[in-house]
Amino acid sequence: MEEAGETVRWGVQRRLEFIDFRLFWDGRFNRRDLAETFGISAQQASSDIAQYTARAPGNLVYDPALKAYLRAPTYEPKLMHASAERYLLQLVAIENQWMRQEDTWFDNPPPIENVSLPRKRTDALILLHVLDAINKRGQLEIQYKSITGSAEPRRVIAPHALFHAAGRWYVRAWSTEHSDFRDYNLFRIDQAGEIATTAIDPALDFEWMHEIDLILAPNPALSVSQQAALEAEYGMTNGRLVVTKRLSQTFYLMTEHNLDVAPNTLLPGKQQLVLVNSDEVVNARSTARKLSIDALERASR
Amino acid sequence: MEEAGETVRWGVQRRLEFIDFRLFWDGRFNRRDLAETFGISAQQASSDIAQYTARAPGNLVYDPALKAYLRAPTYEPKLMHASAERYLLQLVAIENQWMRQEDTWFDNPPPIENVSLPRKRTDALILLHVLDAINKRGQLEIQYKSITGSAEPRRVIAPHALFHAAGRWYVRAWSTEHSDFRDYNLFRIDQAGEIATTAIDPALDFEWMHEIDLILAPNPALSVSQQAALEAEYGMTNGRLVVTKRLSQTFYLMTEHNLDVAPNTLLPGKQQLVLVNSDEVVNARSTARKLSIDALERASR
DNA sequence: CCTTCCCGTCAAGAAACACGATGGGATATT
DNA sequence: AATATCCCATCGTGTTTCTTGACGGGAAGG
Repeated sequence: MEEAGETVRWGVQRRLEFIDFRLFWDGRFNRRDLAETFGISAQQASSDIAQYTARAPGNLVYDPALKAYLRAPTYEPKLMHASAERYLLQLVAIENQWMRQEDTWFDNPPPIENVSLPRKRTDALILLHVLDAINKRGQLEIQYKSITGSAEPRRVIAPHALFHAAGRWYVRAWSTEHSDFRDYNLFRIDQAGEIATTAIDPALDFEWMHEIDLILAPNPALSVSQQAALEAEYGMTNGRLVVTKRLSQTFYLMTEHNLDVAPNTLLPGKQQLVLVNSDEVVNARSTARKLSIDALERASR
Repeated sequence: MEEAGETVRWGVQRRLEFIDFRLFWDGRFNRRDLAETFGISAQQASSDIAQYTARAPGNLVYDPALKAYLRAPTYEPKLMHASAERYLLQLVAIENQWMRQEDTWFDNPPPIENVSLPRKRTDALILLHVLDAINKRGQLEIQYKSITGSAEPRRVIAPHALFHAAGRWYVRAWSTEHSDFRDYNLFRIDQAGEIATTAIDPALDFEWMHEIDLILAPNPALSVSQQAALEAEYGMTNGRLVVTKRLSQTFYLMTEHNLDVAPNTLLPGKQQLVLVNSDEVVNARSTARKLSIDALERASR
């Protein structure tokens, strides 16, 4: 993206990107917008706009009536990587108050709605402790709200990875109490203590280390056209989508898409995809579990 | 956050935030990191570090052996808003290639996994056309992969809002063909044409404009401790969570959490929440639909 | 021992930026 | 119609920031 010969300072580059951002998404911007978001003088903003115009002559037009620069019909982005996903992601982040609007380049964000249940915010310090433990390969004590109903909330875990499934964040960790590798919901960790050294090797986490191909297909109970729409949405080839996942993660994917429900229990609309090699996946998971237990026994001997 | 007296340029402020970011999440950074990410000289980086140290004396320590600045035990963030959600969001964005790592301040991102099915990327230009139509209150022609199986992919819609549900993005729009307000999956729109004026008033979209309280509770079939964990996760009071949603959006929330499945059909673990006022919600939705059709008839007369 | 790679600082020049002033064009107010 | 206001652009001058170059110290590695 950067011109080899052109050597522009970081701040100037950001301002030119800002112009591109506003032109692309809003179709208009002001000299004042530029000056205020970056805390520069109006004169400097003028000079930046001149520099942008020199680089991308056909991109903007000044409309004296609207007192704003407008996106020209011949506009094409030059200094920005326009990503719809990133744009939408930022909108959600603002909506959920994960980011402040000042941290973004939005003028007035478009009307969006987030249809999900409000979750408790994660304490950054807890996430930090978990990350530190992962990086240092250590273990730490946590207060955990278990769903299995253990009365004692204190656990000592040695985490080795984070993962994101169905809108929730989990920590993959060795559990000292259970002598086993388990998943911990990040939002259920209330406190995290200091980090100590651990002797557990993450390579022993068979269900994590081993991967398997999930073969997915549109639910045959759906109409032909519905199946075709799903094939397009997920980019299937020959009506099949193959995704490679870690064994321990297959559970979440199956839960999220109701792949673990017997056929004809739910309406086809609620079970849009089916798992072709369901038996293979379930078997592999239980086999890996047995192997893991055996290996851990050998390691502890 | 900004000191009233201190007047620091925008670029300098970003660099000080960068130091705070790295100290908080990584616990370490280099003069080189600073110089390279912002394209400044080593001398300038030194001066920035000195300025940061002057502002937050107890935050960092230089370790000559590691050749890096480390987070001091007395560290506390001064120039950054540490948000776990934002941090995790950026990680997902990098993982999904929605952002480039150069656009963030990560050194080496921690090992994370994203357990979801790959979706087709949205074309930024299509989103742009939809946004333009919303802003200008106009209508546009789209190519749509319908799941209901219409052979003709061309539609003329007048969108008035975007929303996000269960990992997908939808456009709420008036459909000229159906003379009705409908939801369009953003990822199924293949092409978007020019924008023309429309005569439809979004206020006639009753199912969108009217909101209703959904009363949610943990599935009573779950154990007491499991119910307690859910109450904590969703921040319930007296075992109830009340969320206000637009009528047309209740469908997605009910689908996502299997609230629209009859009791005892699924295992309790797959139906963690139940909708207490399910009848009310379903009735309200169909009533609003009738009202909307009547109102549209009156408006077109 | 020498090399390399960190770090820090001093000095001089270039670039970026702010401030003050001047002027043009469009819209609203009187 | 005249005035005020709010956009914009540009020129000149002074200040701040940043770069370039030079010099020196400390730790690790061949």
